[in-house]
Amino acid sequence: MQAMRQTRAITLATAAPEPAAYYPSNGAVGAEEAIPDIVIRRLPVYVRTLRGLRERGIRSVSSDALAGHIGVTAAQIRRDLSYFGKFGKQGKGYDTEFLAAAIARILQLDRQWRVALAGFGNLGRAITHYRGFAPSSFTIATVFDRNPDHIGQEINGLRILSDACLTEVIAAEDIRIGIIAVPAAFAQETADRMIAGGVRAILNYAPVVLKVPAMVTVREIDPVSALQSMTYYVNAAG
Amino acid sequence: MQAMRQTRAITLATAAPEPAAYYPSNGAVGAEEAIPDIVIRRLPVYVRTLRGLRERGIRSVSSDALAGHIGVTAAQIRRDLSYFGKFGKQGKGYDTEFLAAAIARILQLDRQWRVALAGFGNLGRAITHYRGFAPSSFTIATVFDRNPDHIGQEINGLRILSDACLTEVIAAEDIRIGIIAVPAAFAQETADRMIAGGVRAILNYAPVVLKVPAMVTVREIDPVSALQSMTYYVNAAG
DNA sequence: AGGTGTGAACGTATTCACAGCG
DNA sequence: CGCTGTGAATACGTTCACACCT
Repeated sequence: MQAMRQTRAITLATAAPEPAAYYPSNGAVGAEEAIPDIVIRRLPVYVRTLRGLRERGIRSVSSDALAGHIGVTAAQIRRDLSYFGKFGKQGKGYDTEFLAAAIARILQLDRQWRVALAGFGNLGRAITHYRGFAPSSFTIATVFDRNPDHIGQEINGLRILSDACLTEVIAAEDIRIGIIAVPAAFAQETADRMIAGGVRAILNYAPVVLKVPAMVTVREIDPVSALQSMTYYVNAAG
Repeated sequence: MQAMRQTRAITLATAAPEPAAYYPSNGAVGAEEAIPDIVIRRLPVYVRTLRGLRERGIRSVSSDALAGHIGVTAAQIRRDLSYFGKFGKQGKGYDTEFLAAAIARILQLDRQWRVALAGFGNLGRAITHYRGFAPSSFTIATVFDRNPDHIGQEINGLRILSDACLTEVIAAEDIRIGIIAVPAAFAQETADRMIAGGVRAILNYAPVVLKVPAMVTVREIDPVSALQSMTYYVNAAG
């Protein structure tokens, strides 16, 4: 039916609807990929929570206490961690700083990632000005737009570049992560060109299901769908 | 461990980590709630895709063709729809317009929902100016902020109100849906006050796991976590 | 005693495969 | 004959419960 499928774009499905033939090849091959993506998606929350505890001076935490903060079960945390090794001390719990660093390392957050942003409309502007990316391991390295009025403009010491040279700049700068904040109609094309430049992970804000090769990971940010699914549960006259 | 848990805030888990004791009471009770939340979360994408096909003049579509557009399996679409009834014609497929309308009705998208937005920083501003909510059944009805410089300002014919009267205004205006775009430190407090005013669905942009009663649905929008989980798969060097 | 790490049990979601309808 | 709708089979994810460590 389709030649390309979204990979790990698991906003909607529990498991990747990936045909066996398109087996992913993310980084290392072999025994890896036994770890469910849903586990990987929970790890950032663990890191964030552990860092928060650490900042509040809490040096040690049990899986039960951590579960309470995050809103999952203690068994789930222990099971998730067991995919990667043994991080706790029996009878004691986990060292918050140590565990945060260990998970961050697993996620490759122990370095800074340069990110390419496509689209400098309302959303792109908000993303550019957002202060939360830098401390989370991400630096907006380049911004692209189609609008000639925007091109050449300077923001945060970043010059907005023409969309036309997106592939080339991404390749030249060796960027592996892209954020798509362009109108829906241009999203697929932008994704294709990012991937051609070497991007292997895409954060997609456009309300479009991107078709990408198996080596590329996509996550959708879709506030409209989120709202539209919540209305199912809201009792209108309440 | 915790008195309140997030409900259906299933950004991370497959199934709601809901203790049986806190059984949800979303709208109608009884035989309902047999339908998995993950199915509900897929429906908006079906609607969006069907409407897109309709606009392109395509009046009929098979589950297989629709699956191709969305990137799921045909069996999943048929199974999902089967929770709600029979919408197709054997040997023919589905009428795009009819099915879009049917699902929209299931999701209660056949009306306009008034939404309260808390936070008028970078993100809140972008949300206010976003043109995608209105055609998707959502109208930003009120905007709240703490910053006295912002309060009183007018945007799109909306006056920015003081955060102090959030609960009262939401109650007075009978608003059931809130969007949280305040700093992480104020997110829980804002959620509590929205809920006190009558809000039953929250779209949370703050990087915080909200604790809410079971009758409230929460969805997280967390771009940082999304990025941080994708780096796991990215092969840094080439 | 307190709490991890993990086999085994369980529950949930997806996919298969086909009867049956138009 | 093509395609839906759905029982049955399978795959996957979560939770239980406890051996084991400190």
